[in-house]
Formats: sequence, C-alpha cells, structure tokens
Amino acid sequence: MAKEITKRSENYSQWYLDIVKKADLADNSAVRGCMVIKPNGFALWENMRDQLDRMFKASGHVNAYFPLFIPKSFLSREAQHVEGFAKECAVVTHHRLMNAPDGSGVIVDPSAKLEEELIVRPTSETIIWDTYRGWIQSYRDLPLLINQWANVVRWELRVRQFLRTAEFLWQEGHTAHATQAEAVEETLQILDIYTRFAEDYMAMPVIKGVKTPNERFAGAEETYCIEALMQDGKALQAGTSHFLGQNFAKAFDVKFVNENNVEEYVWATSWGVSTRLIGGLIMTHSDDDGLVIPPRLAPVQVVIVPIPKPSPEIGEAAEKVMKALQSKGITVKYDRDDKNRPGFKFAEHEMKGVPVRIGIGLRDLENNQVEVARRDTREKNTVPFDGVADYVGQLLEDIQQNLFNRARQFRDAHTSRVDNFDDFQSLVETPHPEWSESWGGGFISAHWDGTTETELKIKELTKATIRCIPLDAEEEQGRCILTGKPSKGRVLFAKAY
RNA sequence: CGGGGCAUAGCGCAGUCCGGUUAGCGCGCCUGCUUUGGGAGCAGGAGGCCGCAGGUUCGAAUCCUGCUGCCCCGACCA
Repeated sequence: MAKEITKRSENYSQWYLDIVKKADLADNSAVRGCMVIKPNGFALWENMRDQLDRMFKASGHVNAYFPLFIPKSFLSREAQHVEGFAKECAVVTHHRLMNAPDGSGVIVDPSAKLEEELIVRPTSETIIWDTYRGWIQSYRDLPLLINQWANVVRWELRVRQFLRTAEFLWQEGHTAHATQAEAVEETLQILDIYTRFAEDYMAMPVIKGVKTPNERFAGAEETYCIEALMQDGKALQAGTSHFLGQNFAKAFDVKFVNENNVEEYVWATSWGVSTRLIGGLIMTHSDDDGLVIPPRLAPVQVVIVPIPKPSPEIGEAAEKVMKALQSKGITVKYDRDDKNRPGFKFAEHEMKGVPVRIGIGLRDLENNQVEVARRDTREKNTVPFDGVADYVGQLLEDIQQNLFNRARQFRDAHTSRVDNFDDFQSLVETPHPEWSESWGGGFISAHWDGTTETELKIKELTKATIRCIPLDAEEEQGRCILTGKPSKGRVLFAKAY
C-alpha cells in the first residue's frame, strides 16, 4: 500500500525517520545535529505554540525575551545546575574572523578573543534570574509570571529529528513568587496546562508524576513531568515543570521585602515543552501509511481532491464546499495540482496526515454528493452535497476523540503491574512483533525501595528507568522488586527516549 | 572519545578487488501523446570537479599518502 515507508513492525526508528521525511516535516542540515524544520513541520509547531501561548496567557503569564548568550560565570553560580549542563554547552570564544594569511579562506582572528566566554543558552534560568534581581524589590512585584519562546542549544552526542536535536525550539516559563506554597501551586498549575494540551489537543494521554531525585532537573527541588507511551513501548518525557525552591534566588541574590518589612529570598519555578512534542505526536498516532495529525492541530484539516483532475465544474463545487467549511472555522485546501492522478494524491495526503479528504468527481456532481474519507480509520463515506459542512465538522471531532481513545487504550493495554524482578526483565526484554522489533516493554508499575542506588542498578540491568512517581499513585505496602526492601507505593518504570 | 562503515547526477545505488573507449542503473525532473474514482504507460530529453589535496602511471572513480565530512553502535540527555 504505502510506498517507501518502512513498516513499524520491521524497524520502528526507520519508520519514524521515514514519516518525518515523507510528511515533509524536516530535513537534516549542514550542521550536525541541527535540523531544518520545513513548512509542513513548522505549521504544526505554530499551531501547538499558538494554543499553548493562549493557555499560558489565560492563566496570567506574559511573554518576554532574554538573550541567546549567557556569560560563562553565570552558569556556575548554581552548583547543581552547572553540573547538569556543563557537558553539553556550545561556547563562544571570539567575535571576529579574518582572511587567512595564506589565502586559504577565513580564520578566527586570535586578537578578537572574548574577555569572558559566552555560553549559548541550554536553558535560561541563570540569565533570567540575574535579570530578575533588578526587577524584584517588594512583595508587590510578585508574582512575576514570564514565559519566553526561544531556541536553545544542548550539544547532544546522539540526535534524532524532533526527539533530540542539538538546537531545538521551546518555551520556557520562569516565575517568581513570595511563598513556597504559591510556587508549588504554580508548578502544578503548569503541569495541568501541559496535561490538557497533550490530551485535548495532541490527543496524547499522559501520566502526571514527580521525578525521582536522580532524574530531577539540575538545580530543582522537585521536578514534575508528564510521561507518554509511544507505539514501540517506550516512554517519552513530554513536558517538565520544576519547583526551584530558593536555589536560584540565592545564587543570584534575588530578595524581596514582605508585608512585614522582612527581607526574604524569592521562590521560583521553571517549566518547558519543546519541538520534541512533534516527535511524540508522530509516535502516538501515525501508522504505516504515514503521519496522522489530530484535527485540532492539523495545519490543513480538510483537503479536497478533484477527480480525475481540476476542472471548472469541480472547482465550482469545491468552492462551495470550502466556503461552507470555512464558515465553521475549518481549515481547508483545494488540491489544484493537475499533474498527478487521484490515487497518487490520496496517498500523498495520507502520508502528510491530513485528517479528512473530500473527493469530488463528475459522478458526484451528477448525484449531488461528495466522498469523505477519514485518515484515522481510512473509512470512506458518501455524503450529500448540502450536508457536507455539518458532517465534516462532526467528523473532525470524532477523529480527535477517536485518536485519544485509541492511544489511551494502547497505553492501558501496555501498562503492567509487576511484583518481581524476573517478570520485570521479561517484559522489557521480550520483543513485540506486531508493534516493533525494538519493543520497549511499555509502562511497568512496580515497587521500589526509594534509593538512587537501586534505581541505577535496575537501569544498568534492564535499561529501564523510573519515569515518574505518579501523582495519583495509591499508598500500597509492597516490596522493592530488586532488593525486597519495603515500599509504600508503586512507581512507573519504562525504557525512555 | 572508543569500535565499525560510507563518500560517484536532486535522492538511492552499481562500477573500485584486477587502472584503459564517451562513467552506468532506478527514482525524481523537463517535453509530447495516451491515461485518470487508490501511488499510470510509452517515447524523447536535461542533469557528473566520481568528497578534498598531493603522488604513482602513457593513462586514475579505480592504486598509494594525507586530510575532511557523514552514518551506525557505546558513554551523555528535553
């Protein structure tokens, strides 16, 4: 059926790369580890960004922009923070080039060495908290609720398009609060926003949880996250929200005077989601025929294909359908290409993930109808011409809901409760030929003794890590699957991206 | 940074071992005709510093030396 897309069951990671390529989302670039996001991919990102931006603003946040470069000394102010990021920083050392004396091109001008080297931001806590010092004096200046849309650079050794690139686009929120309780509340509020976005827009079910100390963000007191399960049984960290305590306030000396005229350090949060979400969206819904995009995020929700090719009569009918759909706020595109045949276009639009396709042919014009095909199930229906807009409007909602239900069923079917280490190992090591040769084993809910030592040992033995301690976990007496020591609740394990 | 591989048309590859006409093939691209309700067929056409720099030779994509870049596997990670 689909040409040139590797089957998921044969080679999942090749399938993933094929989707990115065939759906025309991104290209490799001349710079190792950095990708070019093509118009189709960027349109998807814009829709995600715009929706998140609306949600942030609705909850009182505002946007600002901070510099790309961070003085090297800033990074080392917070000890944990620098340790976490030091190994993946791009560093600017000079500010000028010159012609090579031997005429072989340009070289770095040795006389243009910077007094203090600059780091290309891997995240912006340091430069932002250095700035906040000047903005915050009184409790009346709080809370400070700021978000920025930006690019960051983390010099990763192994990269995969969207999932892990040396440069990526994201949003990073950085808030400042007068009390610990308020900062914690903010952290959780953002986690809810991320959850709503993932589930209601991306149709990607997620588990809300808190990270173990070992997986915590460098410099955070507590890291909350949402974790999703991909089709190959591996987990994807889809978003994080950190309670930073007073760590950055102390490192950058950000104090305020409270209502009682007492000076205190400010409480902080930071939180982010990135273009990685696009990778998550691909690996949640797409199939062997190509990309599947949930309607609420699809740059083109409906495409109209003239059969056999564009003509004045079909164009006229298509125009009416487009107007009717547009009046309901539906994004629709008419495929005017007169070179390729219908079959080719059907396959192409499926590959690109357009949720709904409408076929209009001469036969349809005679019968006063159109053919409507949905991407998620590939079902086709004949619909009377006059009822198209209502039908499609409802269909888009059905698809959105169906994608979420399908993904949730998949996740639930591949979430296991395990009570001994043998079962644990067999789950993460047994391949799943239907879904993926490199099957990760799904989510595994198991008891853990609470120590980093045990966590690392399990990782070493199985490659599975603790994705999170679910927020809704029930208290339950049990024994650690590795050490047999007592445990008060289950945590969620998985192999992760 | 360790281990393995690759570099030839826009993309994917053959040719390299064993040097020798004008460097091929598939896809894509351009033109024309016939087609067109699930990835069309035929005919014609365009497109190459064979990664870079040296060397050996009458002659190098092919042999030698040195670079450079990329990919895969591991260590690090949203």
